[in-house]
Amino acid sequence: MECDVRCGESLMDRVRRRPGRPTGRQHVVDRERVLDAAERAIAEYGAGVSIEAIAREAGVTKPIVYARVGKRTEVSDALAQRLADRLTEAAAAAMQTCRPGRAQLVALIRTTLGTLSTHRELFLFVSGGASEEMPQRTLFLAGQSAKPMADQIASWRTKVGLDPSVASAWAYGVVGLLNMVSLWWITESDEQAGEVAEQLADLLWPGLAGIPPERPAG
Amino acid sequence: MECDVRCGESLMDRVRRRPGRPTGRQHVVDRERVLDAAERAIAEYGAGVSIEAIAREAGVTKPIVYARVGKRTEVSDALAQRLADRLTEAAAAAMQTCRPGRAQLVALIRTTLGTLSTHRELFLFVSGGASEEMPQRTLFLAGQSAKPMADQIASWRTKVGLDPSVASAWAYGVVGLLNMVSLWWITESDEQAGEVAEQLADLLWPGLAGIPPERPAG
DNA sequence: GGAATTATCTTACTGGCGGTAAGTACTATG
DNA sequence: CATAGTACTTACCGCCAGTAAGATAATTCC
Repeated sequence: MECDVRCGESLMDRVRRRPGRPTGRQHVVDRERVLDAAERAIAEYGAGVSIEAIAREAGVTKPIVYARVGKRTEVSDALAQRLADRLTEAAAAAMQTCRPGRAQLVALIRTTLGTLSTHRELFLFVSGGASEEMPQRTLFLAGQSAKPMADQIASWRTKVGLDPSVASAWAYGVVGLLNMVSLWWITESDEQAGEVAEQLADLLWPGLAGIPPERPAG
Repeated sequence: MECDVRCGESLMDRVRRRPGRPTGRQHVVDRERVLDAAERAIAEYGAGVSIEAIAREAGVTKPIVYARVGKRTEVSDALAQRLADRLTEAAAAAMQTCRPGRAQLVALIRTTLGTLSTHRELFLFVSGGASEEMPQRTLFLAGQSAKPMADQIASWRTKVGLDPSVASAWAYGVVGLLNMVSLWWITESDEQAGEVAEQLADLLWPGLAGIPPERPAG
């Protein structure tokens, strides 16, 4: 547990150092381990898990969770960041195996479905939590995925001579679509992930690919 | 403390009241009035409002809320139903003013944006609430909007000779897209609702309209 | 070695809220 | 008038987020 003990004794520390127990590096459980434990506890007890259960899972007591991570919303934010990172990483890896185009979109959707269904309760823990600042938190999480996507959409549309100002709305829309479809698919649907991904690609790809819309005025 | 003077009865507080039915006239507070009060309280205090605050707003006490409506999740479900009804009603009315086709989609999106921004806190109250049955509840709300939409999509695609099995995934996807875009637009965007609606129609309409997808195998 | 000092962790508490039980007044029926 | 049933209240329980205060460990100074 006690990670590398005897913090890096530098010589100048010996020279002039305030008395007392040295700070840092002796935590029995560091921030990352608390968050790991939080994920395990959420997987076991569901999204309504108590902070105390998280602390028990980590092998420590409640105040440690508050010291390492913060209050419940901060735990949720930290886990949201982790989940967003995992999503983008998995999506990028999956898309790299495809030729550009519709196949990449299918890979993105299927990977998202898979990742979120793997981390079902974590997803729900992060999405839940009713409080005043809920909108900010949800948008923060969504933005983690949406902002890179928006950049990609904008640059591509610029390249092919289409209006890039749709990028933000499209990106947030796609993220929301993926969220809701994941929830539905995890909970109710018995179709294969691949089939759902194909269906959604049928919905999104024509628009994303830039089929010229029959818009009355520019 | 008697913030509520609706029944002017004074003089009854000779001493500390003991529990029991109050003297004087009853004022009837039925289920609908409790829900009305819940909406007002949510608008005032935000999504994290307490049941007691809802009861105060209704001019009654907590057990009445439980007797008329039920526990917190049931209040949330009832309000979700109301919100979903309002959404479908407003959308249907708006779409009726347009010719079928893309214009109807734009009307649907713009109306949804407007309705959800009007009932912002209610939307958040309904969406929030971390508990075990969160997925069921969110899906219930989403399904209220998604199921009719799915029927419409399925019947239309059948009519034009396309595969109707995409309907559920598409409907939940569109609902999720609208949710997330509404949140983003309400919170961060300074564009006009009409412009965002046009942008999203550019994304969705080609697919919805049935542009034949370049799919490898059936 | 022992006192002083600082870091770290635990026990124990507070406050608030969801939910319920017990108690009291009003009303219908004999 | 008596009795039963209903409609409301106050008062409480249990749980949990978040915190304060006390105990223990690691190190320096004497």
